[in-house]
Amino acid sequence: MDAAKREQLEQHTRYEPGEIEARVFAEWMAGGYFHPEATGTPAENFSVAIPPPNVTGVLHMGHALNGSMQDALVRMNRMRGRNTLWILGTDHAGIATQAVVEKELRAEGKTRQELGREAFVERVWEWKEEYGSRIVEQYKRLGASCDYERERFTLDAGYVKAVHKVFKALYDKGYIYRDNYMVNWDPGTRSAISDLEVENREVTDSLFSIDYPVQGSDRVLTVATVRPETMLADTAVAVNPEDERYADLVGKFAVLPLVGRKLPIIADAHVDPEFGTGALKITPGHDMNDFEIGRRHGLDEITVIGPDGRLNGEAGEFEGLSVGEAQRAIAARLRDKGLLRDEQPYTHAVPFSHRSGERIEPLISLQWFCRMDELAAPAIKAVADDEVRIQPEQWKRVYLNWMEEIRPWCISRQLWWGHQIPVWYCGDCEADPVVAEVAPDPAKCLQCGGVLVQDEDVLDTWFSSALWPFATLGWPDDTPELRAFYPTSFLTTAREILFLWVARMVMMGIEFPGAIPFRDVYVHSVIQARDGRRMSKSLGTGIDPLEEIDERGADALRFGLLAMSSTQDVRYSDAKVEQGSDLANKLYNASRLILLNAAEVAPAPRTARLEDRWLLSRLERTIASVSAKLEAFDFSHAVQDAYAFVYGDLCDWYLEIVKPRLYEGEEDVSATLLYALERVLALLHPTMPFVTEELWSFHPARDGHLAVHPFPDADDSLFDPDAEEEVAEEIALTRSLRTWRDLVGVPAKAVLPAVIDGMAPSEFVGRLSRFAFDGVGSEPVASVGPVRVLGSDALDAAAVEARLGKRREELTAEIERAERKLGNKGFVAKAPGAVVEEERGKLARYRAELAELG
RNA sequence: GGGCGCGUAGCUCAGUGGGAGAGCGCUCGCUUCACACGCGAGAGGUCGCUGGUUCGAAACCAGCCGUGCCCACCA
Repeated sequence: MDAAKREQLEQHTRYEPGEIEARVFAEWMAGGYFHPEATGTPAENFSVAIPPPNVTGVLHMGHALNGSMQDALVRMNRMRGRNTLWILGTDHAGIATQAVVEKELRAEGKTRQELGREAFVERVWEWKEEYGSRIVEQYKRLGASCDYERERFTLDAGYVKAVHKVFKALYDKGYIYRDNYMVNWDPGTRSAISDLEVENREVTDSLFSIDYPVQGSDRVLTVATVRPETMLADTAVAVNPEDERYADLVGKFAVLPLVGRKLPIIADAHVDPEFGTGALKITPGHDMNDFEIGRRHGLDEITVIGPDGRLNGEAGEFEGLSVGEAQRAIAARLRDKGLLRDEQPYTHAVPFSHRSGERIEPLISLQWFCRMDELAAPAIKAVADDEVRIQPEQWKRVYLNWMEEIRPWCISRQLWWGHQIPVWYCGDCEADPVVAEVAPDPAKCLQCGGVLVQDEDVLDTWFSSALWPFATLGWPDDTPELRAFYPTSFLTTAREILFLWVARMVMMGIEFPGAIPFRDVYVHSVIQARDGRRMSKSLGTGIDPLEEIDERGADALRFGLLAMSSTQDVRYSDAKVEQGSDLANKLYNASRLILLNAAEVAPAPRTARLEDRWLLSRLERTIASVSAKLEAFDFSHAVQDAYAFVYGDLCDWYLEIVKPRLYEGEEDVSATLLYALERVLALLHPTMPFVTEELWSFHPARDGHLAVHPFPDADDSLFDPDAEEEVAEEIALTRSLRTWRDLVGVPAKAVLPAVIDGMAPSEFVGRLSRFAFDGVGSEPVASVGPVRVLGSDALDAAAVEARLGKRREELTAEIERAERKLGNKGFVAKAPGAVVEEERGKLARYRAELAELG
């Protein structure tokens, strides 16, 4: 260490992350450590594809947690010498991004329609170029060791190529098709959305009972509905085929009130005879169930609600009303005519758009769909056979259940921003559409020579996201990256995108590159707000990771998030982040003590002394446990084990024990401490990269950045159970002595005279407990384990006596407990021998101590 | 309607059959020459309730109460 560095360490008594993080990150980038060559095989290499954040996004706690987990494993594997790639990029996020730019336009008093599609898309690209890299910069603040030179975007040129190839291939196989079908229509975005973008909410509506007269009879059929406004599009009334009440009416007709249309009375098993009157109005144009019943019975499909959520020309006098207005108007009209038999409050689940928050309007429209059964089959097998391992285990079943019931995926969206569907139609004739990977040139119809026009819709954003692990590596081209890094090693993710994204990547990975996209999927917990509510921008409950980094440092946030993570959801804990910053500071100060005082020796484990063997054994066990837990995605216990070692074994005990040796510049302890420090810094680097890298820069053995320094492998030749046991006993004795003197109220600095029976403990026991075992003093006045405390001025006789009485009570209670247990015949007969022996040993010790106390 | 979780110290959470743990908070004592973002010590839990299995249950089983999430086309 040169003089300047030494002075720096001497002068700063606290770790200041703010001054260090940017500089250290720049050094990593300059070193090019995050940008691997595309060499080697996927089996040798280690690679991860980051879940691509939305370009519109800013870093939130979910990203920070997920990033901390990924970076821990990525860094550990890079340090282990594997060729490691962590690829990052952003998602074009169709609806979200389009909405942001539209909002900007509105502020300027313009609309996208005024601009026209081409200019609008241009405008979105401009927005993306200007703001789209914010979140990438924010990942750097976190310390994420991504390959920032291989950044991708789900709408870049190479990605478009991949999407078109996949679309055409699935179309050619017959999986992708176009159909007039009922979809979840979102009047807010005026687009179809997929089942997964719908969320059901509990809503209290009115349940109306309406009389439908039966033609040529004085009977009426009373139907129950929460949506009387859709009756204008009714095309039948259905009853259950087993329902004897209505058996004679099947085949006859009901007359639709207000409209007068004749509705066939049909029988369908879907109808529940127990619900309401057992008669169901059928509206194939506006209800998912009715749509299917309609198709089964060949009913007409009438549409009275338009894409804007208002009634259309088919609604006659009600045209132009919103559905809510129409409902009130129609209910009033029925009431006037005496056909509204009943109206009751009714609570049920109603679909809403996850995107716009508006109520979904089921509509029949012409959309592109992808059949999923064939794609799902091998993706089910891959997970069922643990080729892709989902952890925690419970999510495997959730995945399998969903996949087994998978339904066609509506992949078209009525937006402008996204992958425009690569299908071209002739405007002049009925020729089959052209589906192609690149735009037809010339854009002429082969049949009639007319102009070909591309489908106006774009693909669901998740269609492109599904290709992420391989499209980012250059697929469909046979690139060095693809050969070196696909399949990737693992994926960590929030459970909310298990179906939306993870399942689809597995399907597409198997179908296209022909291999599962990752071996392990780790589903992490959700970090909730401090009060247990969901963290959300709209609720104002979000906590900004960047503010936390500013305040306490990236290492502190990373440690805190990993420590609070769990298999169950947890509330954000400031205390855990503080624990992280405390640990960073502790490491810093322990390093100062070691580096400023150690003799100039090469780091090496020296085992001549008991306490050194103890420390080394504890160190290697910690390395073993922390590594094993990181590999098992058990981040929380991994970092807390590391914390316990640094705070407890290393700082509270070992450093205090060896201070005299260290100040003397003794070589064994210097070599051992330098060795331990090197290994601790490396061990913690994957989770706390900044502080460890900074401290490593002061270490005499430094030969380059810690980011590419070997990760420690536990050296089991240094495991020493005897030393661990012996020192553990001495530590326990030290603690009993400290406790005793505290409870007896001895002045903190007083050194108490004592003698010790039957053992010669290490020097530190007396020093750290402030006892002098030289036998100089008066008669023994108390016993603490093997120690006889001698009378002295520092002792208060009454307090000593009180403590003695308290201890007798404790021992008596313990003896009673042990005797009761050993007196239980069942226990002695059936419990394992070792357990019984242990209990006998305790009893003997307690009795001996009590006898000693008198 | 199905499925999956959770209920342990004042708070946030660990702990899957052998005497209840951590961090924070609290109390007491320390300006001990790495760190007051520190050091030492302490107080504080009928482990939601009721039954069961077991020599032994916070843990396993059943029921109940409370709470959260996911899936679902009974109007």
